Amino acid sequence: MSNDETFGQLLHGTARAWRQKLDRRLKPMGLSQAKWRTLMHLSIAPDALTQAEIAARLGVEEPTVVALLHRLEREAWVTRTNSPHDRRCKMVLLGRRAQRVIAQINATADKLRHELLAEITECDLKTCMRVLARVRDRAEESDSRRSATRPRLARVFAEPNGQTKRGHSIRRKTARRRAREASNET
Amino acid sequence: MSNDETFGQLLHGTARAWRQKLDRRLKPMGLSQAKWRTLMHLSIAPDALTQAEIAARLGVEEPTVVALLHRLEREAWVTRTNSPHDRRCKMVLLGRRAQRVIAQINATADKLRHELLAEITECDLKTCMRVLARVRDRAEESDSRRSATRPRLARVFAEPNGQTKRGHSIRRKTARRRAREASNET
DNA sequence: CAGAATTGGTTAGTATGCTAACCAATTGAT
DNA sequence: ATCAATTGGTTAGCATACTAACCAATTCTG
Repeated sequence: MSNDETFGQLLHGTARAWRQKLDRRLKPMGLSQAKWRTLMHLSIAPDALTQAEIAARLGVEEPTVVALLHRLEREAWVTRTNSPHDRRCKMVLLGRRAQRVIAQINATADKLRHELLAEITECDLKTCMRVLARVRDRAEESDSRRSATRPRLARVFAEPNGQTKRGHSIRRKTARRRAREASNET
Repeated sequence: MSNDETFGQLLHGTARAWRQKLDRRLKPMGLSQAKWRTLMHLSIAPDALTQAEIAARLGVEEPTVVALLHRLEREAWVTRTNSPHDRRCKMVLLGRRAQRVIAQINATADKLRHELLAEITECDLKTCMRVLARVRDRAEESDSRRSATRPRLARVFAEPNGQTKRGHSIRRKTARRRAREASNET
């Protein structure tokens, strides 16, 4: 009954408000937060990225990236080519159109961030970020002792398949961690 | 280049991790966060709610609520009846099934919250929530001087229509504010 | 090296969220 | 009392995210 009852609400509300505000600012440029984040990671990376790498950096699942890249490709923001080294991979490259406006869209996001955090003390901000990071890590803990059990179950139940789809919970963790390390973002 | 660059990222990541964790816990009961929040508001309210009231409490748009209630109704969590007082309205009532498990699902959400916030100091938590609230309020500011201009434009461009759909930006604000006041939630 | 496991990518189906546009009913202004 | 505006609800169409299931290619292991 104390005060922490609104924390989840507050967290989601703030995230949504932030996202929507950024989306509205980017809209005139034909972008959204998800698209902008993708382009930004591509522009930062020294080499072209594979879709799996993009997923890791964005912290989302691969099927999400597939759809996202479809949209980005349809609008000529990126191009996809097969990797010569690994025939499974597709390398994602920034299109010219994207290269031309990258600076502008990053500036938009920067500006928004500074606006939204303007009133906040350096100290309070640090505290807030520390709390958020801790909560996120807590929430990402496996919650199940057996990270190996799920794949096993999948195999058992999906005999027609025979595949076992890598343990997402594990992958995710790695992905997020990688993302967090490479993180110089929003 | 300082530290605030990751704030947006962190905010979204934390919100997503929280939502997913809760969804996984509620899944065995056939629920998700969006559904649970709806049921919770219904169970708290002294009377039945209209869809607009639900939207306000959840802080989402009405079309979102329409779809949400479709799913909840399909799964027998709620029923909808026409209001006798206002033939435009539909009153939303908790189904028996929901009434039976409300306590259980609220307990699940409570438990998760306490788990995720366990390590956090009372003081740090307060600071964090204060920061989030301020950022959210900042992000919800209109950003455009003319809350009347948009409807006008709509009318101009959409002659076949003739309607003008109430100014969402204004409504939203009211809704969120109401939601925040009534807020004894997650 | 052969078979098993893993990895990169995809599709299908679902859940949530949004905006734009619309109808029907109610309210408000003159 | 009537016409305009507002309000409650809906549909259509899109964006973003997920899981489950799958194929093809690569890597690992015995």
